[in-house]
Amino acid sequence: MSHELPKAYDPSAIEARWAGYWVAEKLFHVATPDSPKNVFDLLLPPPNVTGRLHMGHMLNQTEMDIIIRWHRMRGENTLWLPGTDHAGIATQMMVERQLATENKKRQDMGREKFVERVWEWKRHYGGAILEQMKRLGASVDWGREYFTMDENLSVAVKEVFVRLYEQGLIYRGKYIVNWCPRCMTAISDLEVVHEETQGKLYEIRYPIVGSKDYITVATTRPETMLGDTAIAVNPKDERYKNLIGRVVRVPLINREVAIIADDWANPEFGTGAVKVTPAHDPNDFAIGQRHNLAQINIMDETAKLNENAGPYAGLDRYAARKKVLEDLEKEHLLGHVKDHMLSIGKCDRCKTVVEPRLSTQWFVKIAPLAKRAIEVVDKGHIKFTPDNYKTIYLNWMNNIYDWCISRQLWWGHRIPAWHCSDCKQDTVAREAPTKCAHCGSAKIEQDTDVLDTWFSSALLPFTTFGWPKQTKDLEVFYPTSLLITGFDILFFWVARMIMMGCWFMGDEDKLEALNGVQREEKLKASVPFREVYIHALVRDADRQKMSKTKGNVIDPIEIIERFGTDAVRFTLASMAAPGTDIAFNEDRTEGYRAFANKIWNAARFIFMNVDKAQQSGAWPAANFDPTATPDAKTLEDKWILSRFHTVTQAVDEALKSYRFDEAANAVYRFFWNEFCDWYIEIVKLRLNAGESEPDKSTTKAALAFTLHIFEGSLRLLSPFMPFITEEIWHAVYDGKPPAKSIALTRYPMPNAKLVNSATEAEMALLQSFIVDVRTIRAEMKVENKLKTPVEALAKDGIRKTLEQNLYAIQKLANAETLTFMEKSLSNAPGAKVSPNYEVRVVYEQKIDVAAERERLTKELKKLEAERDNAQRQLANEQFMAKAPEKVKEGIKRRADELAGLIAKLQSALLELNR
RNA sequence: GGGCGGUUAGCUCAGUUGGUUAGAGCACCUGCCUUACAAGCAGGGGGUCGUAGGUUCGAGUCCUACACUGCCCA
Repeated sequence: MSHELPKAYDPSAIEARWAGYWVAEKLFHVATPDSPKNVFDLLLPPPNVTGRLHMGHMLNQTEMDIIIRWHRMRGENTLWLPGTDHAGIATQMMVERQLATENKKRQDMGREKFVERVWEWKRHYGGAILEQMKRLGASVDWGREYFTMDENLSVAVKEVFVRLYEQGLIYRGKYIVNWCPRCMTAISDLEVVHEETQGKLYEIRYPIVGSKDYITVATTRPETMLGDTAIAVNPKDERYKNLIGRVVRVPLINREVAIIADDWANPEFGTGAVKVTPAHDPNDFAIGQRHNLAQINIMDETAKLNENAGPYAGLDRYAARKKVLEDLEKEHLLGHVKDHMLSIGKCDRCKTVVEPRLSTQWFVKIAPLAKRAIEVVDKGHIKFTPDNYKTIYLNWMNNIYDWCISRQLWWGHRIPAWHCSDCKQDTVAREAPTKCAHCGSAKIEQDTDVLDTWFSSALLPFTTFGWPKQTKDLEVFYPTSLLITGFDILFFWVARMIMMGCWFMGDEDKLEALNGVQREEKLKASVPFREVYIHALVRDADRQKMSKTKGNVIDPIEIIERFGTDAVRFTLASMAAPGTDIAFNEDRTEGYRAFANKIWNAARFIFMNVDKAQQSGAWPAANFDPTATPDAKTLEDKWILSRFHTVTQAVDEALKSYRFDEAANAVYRFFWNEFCDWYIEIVKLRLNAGESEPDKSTTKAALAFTLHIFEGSLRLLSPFMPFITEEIWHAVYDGKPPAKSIALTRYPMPNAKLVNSATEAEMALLQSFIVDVRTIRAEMKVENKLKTPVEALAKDGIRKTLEQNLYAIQKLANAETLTFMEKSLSNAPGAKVSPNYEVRVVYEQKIDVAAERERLTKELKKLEAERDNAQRQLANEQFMAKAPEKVKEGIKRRADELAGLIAKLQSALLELNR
């Protein structure tokens, strides 16, 4: 990379090149270190193989990459482990859809062929999202990439299943589960999304056998009455007390069922009497268990009614509802029908209304796992940021139900259980058995179900490092340092990793046998990650959730192509305040593209001067090391050095607490508003001095200093904007960089010794003096090119600063001369007073008296209000008695200042009005 | 129904343990092509911090209630 940079910054010209270089050079590959000391590692939440990069990924990965690059540059052994998830349902749906275009169905192909087809699909398309990731500059270790269905990970999944089964923590049974009639599989509670929907509440009369009376029940799903096996009333409900034990006839199918007493029936809701359908409602299922009721399943796996529904068999559930209502109407058994808001459960994947269904499934007995997962978070062994997620997590974990882990799919980890058709028992084993472990029969067949995808992803923090083998990787990389993820998978993934990690890396069921100290240490080391940082959602500019149906989805790749990856990364980082959603606004990105351009042009300016100095012999500098701090001689040198270290410190602190926004803003303001706007502008004069100066030392010193700060700024910026900083950093070294990448250099470390508040205050004074002159000139409408004489009144110390930096005032404030006066200037036209000095621009043009009066009056009013406030406080005895000395002194000093300023302004106004 | 947030400039958001004059970006107005950058430079206007109480010498910040609003869980 030479010093020749094109005039305007063009991200598309550099980003692809560096992204390719980082991957090809294996720059972010980490060999397994000898010890876990000084290791920082992070698991990429594996995207689905079917996935396409969206803004959520980009936010997630930008944050991870910033943290990872920062740690790497701090000299730690830094591993960011990438991989993809096989995503059971999603992938199977994708391939089924592909088959549909060929008029094929998976059922026609058979399981084996279908699975082979999915693998083929995965080989073709499964890497797309990782390719997109590469454009983001994600500095992952591609050499360690995994897929959740890899052989070694599958072995680990089996191992976990078998152990949990042996420990009695996995069981199989017939229960009510959430069933998706479209996916034709059971799904877990978490995969059901509840939606408020306007529905109806129907009252149905059930004739009481042996009487002319009816009992009226209320229901939102009348078709399920075909499976009713009881009517329940609350035992305390006086209205129904004498009916308990009576028998009613279920209309339409004429089944006789009993009226039972159960607390579940809520006297306040509907009629107070409820129908009980144990095979089609989880609460009714529980009632059924308590009262030993029959379970009549009236639907098949597609939610069509089956033979148990008599004349309704074959109808879809909604057609059946319509028909049932019509028939009830005919028999005059339908009572009031009213609107009713209800919460409907839908399949997270395909949005089909979920049907509670009685079926045989595998479950994880969750309580023992949850107990430990609660303990580690309670004790702070895992730290949440923002910390309110700790409450949310614990709340959920304390109210957790058993986890249904079996799925009636073909794509996924097949359950390692074999059913015996002779003794009906299950054999659960690591390797396929040849005979039943219970009766020895050879008539065994493997369970056809696969495991919930989240079951295998819950294990990743240890399985990716080689578990169940005791590998070196496992020893040094587990627990991982940090997890960065979105709140949407807090329960799906984060919570389950904690449960599984703490169990399997914490001696499983043997932990409690350890003594107190040992147990505590083991527990502490069992966590899958020490910290969790949870980020919010990326929304559109109007704060709307992005969705395909709304058509407001922002495609990161498209936005990257328009503004460059660095600008988009910086946008996300600068808006990533913990706990709040990000309303992604393109205007911001445009602004950060401008920032990148600013960096680019600063580089061009500096390189131009380096080249010029080389030609004039002022800059031999063959072995110049910009990372070595040169001596600061001038105010601006000392100041920018102090600011650099202040900002470095601020960035360090911000990143430690995941304040990506603060870190990004601090470095942005430093580079643009301080380094470019002030330092470079002032130093320009010194850079040009070489021509007239025999030994050219001024130019050399200025250049050395400028390069030092600039190079440091590039390193400071590089985790946020890896591409442009890489490009320019190589150019700084004129193609002979000391490392293969800026990412492999050290991050700037704050040096408190170089921070000097006196210098910063002195510079602030100089800046305010220059700004005042500019303001007066603007107000007096002095033409830009015209240099004007400036007069000032100031005390010795301040006068000295102004005198010593005369060249800056002349250049930056367009001052022709600076003359120090002995008398107050406040009554003269074009003057401005401040606590530290008075300044006046000498300009002969007629002043706009009205405008000037308005300005002075406004200023005066503001100061008077402030003075009144200060005086009120100083007159307040309570305040004087209780406020800290520091605050009181501050107000007193300010009151004095104000008095002086007000007097001067009043006098100036008088003068103006004369 | 249970839980967790949010409400600060036209917009999007900062504001650390309560302390002197509440900040940024974008947008807006004015003037500048000052040879690094018009994707730029300089200057400027704009906020009674959701409402009502309370604690305090002092509240954007702490407490209570209310209003509006977002999300999670059932």
